[in-house]
Amino acid sequence: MPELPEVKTTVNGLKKYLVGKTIKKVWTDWEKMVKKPADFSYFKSTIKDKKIKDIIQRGKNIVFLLSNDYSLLIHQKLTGHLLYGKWKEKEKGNWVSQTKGLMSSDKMNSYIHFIFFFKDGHQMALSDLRKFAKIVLAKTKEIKKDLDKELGPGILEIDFKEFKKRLEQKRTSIKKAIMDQGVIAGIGNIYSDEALFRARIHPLKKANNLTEKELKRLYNAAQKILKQAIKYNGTSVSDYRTPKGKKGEFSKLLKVYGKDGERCPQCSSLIEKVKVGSRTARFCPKCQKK
DNA sequence: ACAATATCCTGCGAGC
DNA sequence: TGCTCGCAGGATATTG
Repeated sequence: MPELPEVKTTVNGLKKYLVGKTIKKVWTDWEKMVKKPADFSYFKSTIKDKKIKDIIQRGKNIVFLLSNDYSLLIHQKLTGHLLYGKWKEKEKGNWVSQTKGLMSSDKMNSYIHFIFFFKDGHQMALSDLRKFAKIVLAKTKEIKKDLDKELGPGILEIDFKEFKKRLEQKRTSIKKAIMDQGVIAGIGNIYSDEALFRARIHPLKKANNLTEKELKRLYNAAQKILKQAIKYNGTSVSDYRTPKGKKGEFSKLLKVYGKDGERCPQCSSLIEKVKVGSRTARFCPKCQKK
């Protein structure tokens, strides 16, 4: 999954196709993705005949606003992605795409674990190799309340002042702090590495030890990179696809993420990796000093 | 407030 | 060739 640029690409795509459509039924071979309501048959009956009024992005979450004050929340986690098209069940649980452009040969089709069927015959599929994706159906008010409680403001919605205020009080590493969705929403492992590289900040530097100048560089780098990545339809390391099944093109512009052992484009030093909490950070030891 | 660890899953590439 | 190990765009719960 998708971090903010991938989620945004997904939401923008889906909006074009799905707003106004009415859900007829759902299919799944992995009910566990639905965290709420606990009873899956209640989920099915509640979602039936609901119309999609709008689709919004909040951090890395996708929220489908439905009729009757209900909302459907989908978080794609690591390998989930939403596709729009039509599929046919060839054998049990084996869905083959009938849509031009959405190649039936794409192996992501074999990881479809959820399909929403609409009254007009179109479908939205959730492909998710690792089955970590989360689906929640609840009253819109409740969903919004929960999101507001869990998430900080979106990285593209805050000014430098707010950015600084939120980070300068964090005593953890800067990488962890900007990836913490409760501090700022939207940044994950790829874009934190890329933003820190462009701002020339070591991932393990304590957030509250950054100078005003460093914070400013980081803010600017994050804004720039994320906007650029949205234009490129996100990054496809392996799994991510746009709703039409295309790969994100920002992969070409990555400078450090996944590049350990390669040369820094700035100074030719070898890119290194280091553990930051449970994640791996890639950085240039010469350009990004602690 | 923060760190460390396990957990939810499957596939892939490295190294032996 | 085939095995085992570690790792992968995320987040949460638990324990210290």
